[in-house]
Amino acid sequence: MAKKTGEKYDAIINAAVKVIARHGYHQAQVSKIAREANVADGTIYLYFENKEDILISLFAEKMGQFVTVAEQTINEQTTVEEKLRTLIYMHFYQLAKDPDLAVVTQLELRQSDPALRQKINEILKHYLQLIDKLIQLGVKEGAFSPDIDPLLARYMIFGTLDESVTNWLLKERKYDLLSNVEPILRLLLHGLKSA
Amino acid sequence: MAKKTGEKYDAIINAAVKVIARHGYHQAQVSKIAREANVADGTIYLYFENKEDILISLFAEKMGQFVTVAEQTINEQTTVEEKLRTLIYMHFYQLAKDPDLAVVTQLELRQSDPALRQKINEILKHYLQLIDKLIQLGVKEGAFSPDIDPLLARYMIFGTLDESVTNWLLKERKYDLLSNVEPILRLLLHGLKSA
Amino acid sequence: MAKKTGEKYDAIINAAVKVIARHGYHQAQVSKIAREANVADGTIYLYFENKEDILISLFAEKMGQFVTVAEQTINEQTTVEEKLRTLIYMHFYQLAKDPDLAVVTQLELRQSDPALRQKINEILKHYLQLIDKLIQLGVKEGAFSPDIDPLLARYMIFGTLDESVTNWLLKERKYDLLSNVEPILRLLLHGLKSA
Amino acid sequence: MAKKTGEKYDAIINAAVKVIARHGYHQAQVSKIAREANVADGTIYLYFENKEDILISLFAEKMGQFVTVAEQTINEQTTVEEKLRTLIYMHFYQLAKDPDLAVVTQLELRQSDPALRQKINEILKHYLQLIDKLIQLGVKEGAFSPDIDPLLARYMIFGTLDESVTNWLLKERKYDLLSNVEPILRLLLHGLKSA
DNA sequence: AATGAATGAGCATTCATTCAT
DNA sequence: TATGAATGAATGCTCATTCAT
Repeated sequence: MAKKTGEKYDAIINAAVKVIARHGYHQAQVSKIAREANVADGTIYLYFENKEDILISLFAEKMGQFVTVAEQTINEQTTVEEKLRTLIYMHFYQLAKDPDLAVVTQLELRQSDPALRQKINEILKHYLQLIDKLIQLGVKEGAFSPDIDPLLARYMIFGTLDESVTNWLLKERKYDLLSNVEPILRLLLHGLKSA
Repeated sequence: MAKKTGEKYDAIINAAVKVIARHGYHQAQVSKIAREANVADGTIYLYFENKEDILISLFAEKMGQFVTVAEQTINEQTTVEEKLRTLIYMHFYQLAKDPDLAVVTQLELRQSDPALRQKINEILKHYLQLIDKLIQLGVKEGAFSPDIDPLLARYMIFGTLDESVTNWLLKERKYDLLSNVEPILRLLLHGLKSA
Repeated sequence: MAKKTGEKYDAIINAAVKVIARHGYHQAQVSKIAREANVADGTIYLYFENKEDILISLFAEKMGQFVTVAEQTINEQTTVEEKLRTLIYMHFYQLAKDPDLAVVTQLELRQSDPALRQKINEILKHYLQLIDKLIQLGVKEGAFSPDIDPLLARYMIFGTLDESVTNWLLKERKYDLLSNVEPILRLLLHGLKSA
Repeated sequence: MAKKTGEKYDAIINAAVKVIARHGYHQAQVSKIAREANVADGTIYLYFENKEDILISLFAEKMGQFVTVAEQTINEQTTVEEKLRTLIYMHFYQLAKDPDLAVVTQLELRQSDPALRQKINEILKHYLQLIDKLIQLGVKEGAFSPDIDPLLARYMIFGTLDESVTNWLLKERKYDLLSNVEPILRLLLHGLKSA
């Protein structure tokens, strides 16, 4: 029923990002999003099933683009190390270049209902699979230790990146997130231990 | 005004944990918590300023115990490696032994308002400082590389543990979280790289 | 402004009957009627002033046919008793042969606004006048008692028929409505009293 | 959950009757009823599950009283004819003495959803059974013809009374409804036929 | 100290109608 | 004639907090 394309579809999603980033998840009323998108309240429902659908679509669209671009760029790299560097870089770059989106996906959307969280996790899976493939390749090619548990390795990579971005946001983006790419790459590759 | 001690104070906090774990953050009404604690709705407000205060107090009480016990046990260890192992163990152990609390702090409380999140972060700081001290010691004693950025190292440690616990919960605690202590210790110490 | 004739005019009215019978008065949106009639929403407003006008026109058209046919058939009868039998028969027959229309006029349209009810009553008046003329004739010819109050007699006739049809519909048309013609004729003529 | 007794329970029901009678079914918002009852909107929901529950309770309470009083008074009569006279009288009297209630039950509540109609019909059943028992008795005692179909007889009695009250209301109560008791009794007993 | 009845602000969604094409 | 995308007003219900008892 809801026509999920078109100029206004995009306008509404971008308005939602803006409103949520500016006013917070719990103050992002449909009417506020509509006003920001320069459409009537009712127009929202020509493009989205309901409010939750706006948020899911928002996440799906943005995360979809994210994963697509990240995957392409990673595939262009030859060595596993280079691929991991690219993953970290893309992860940080995509969020650093759109701070509103960063706030929305990293902080605000995490306040949502379990039902919405569930759907967001479904979308996030594609990104996690990207990491899983990278780990698999690293082990296969001998770049990563065969002893590592691939799932735990993924927890470490994603957990580290996620925690880094969250803290960067909580510290109000006072430093350049991208400057962390190399040190975090080293940490993930070599761990804490001194040589 | 609010008398933050007494039998009923504890009863209300424990009731809150139970209710939130069972019904979720957004279905944890004050009246439900009061009923679970066997007190009248109004009585809640003799012990807590408002609903947010219940949640903050809950987190403060439980996290306070957590940090105290963790710190003590870590201090009993001699080597840095042993201390890190203990940190991971305590982190996992404390949440594994009280699944209701784990669900509340790890999943449900993260749906709360930014204002509450802020205060929770304040409380969390004590735990993060525990990690920071450990890293500092590791570098000082030569166990950890002098090149690591201490803050990023903390992001890695906390992010990895946090992501591990969250996934364990989302997978409905189908495996033994404690079996992950050693592999995660190895990951954090040596990273992904093959020897 | 509204052009109240033409192929589409009829199509929209018949679509309205179908949609209301199938989905109920409160679920009979203009867009649903338009879809059923294979026209665009906006086209409706080329033939009808507004939604209420569809319903009034529906009732007027169908009731108009009803009264015309009933009047003709009654006029063909010679005795007053035969005329009353025919009235009952036509009333039941017309509704029994078109169950959708029966549901719409007998049940669904009664949920409408007082404003609409008022206009429906105006249309219904032609039918009630038919009954009134019958009573008048009966009294004049000596078939009916000169003591009866003509208005109350009409209430009895119409009320009995109406209640009969409504109950037949509420009992999901599980019996033959026409089998009630004779017993109801006897009731109306002789009342409850034993001979 | 809803506490269906008490001073405010009655106040809300009476306020609902007043508001619906004055403004019509579709303009009887919960907030309007609350204001009329001198309680807060939220208080409504301490006594009723939801808006529909107000209307059902209204009908149940008033109809319950109606049936109880009618039944008692009818039982005090000895002959069947006297009982029928009493039924008609009580039916008219109860509605004539409370015109607001008459408008609500006779006109406004009939605009309600099928779901609500259904529940109203359940309540109405008790009244219809009262009529059924009267007919049964009449036939058994020989006062009514053994040839009448008891169900159709009920349709006639109720249909006639209902149609009479409705028309009296639509004619804005310009005449005394009770003056119709005797003529309608005669109609129901002897029918239209001249002696 | 404890109670619990009462309060009232706040918001997603539907759908009849319009009008530019 | 015909279309259908866009409009925007209107409302039932929840629940944290208070305060008279």
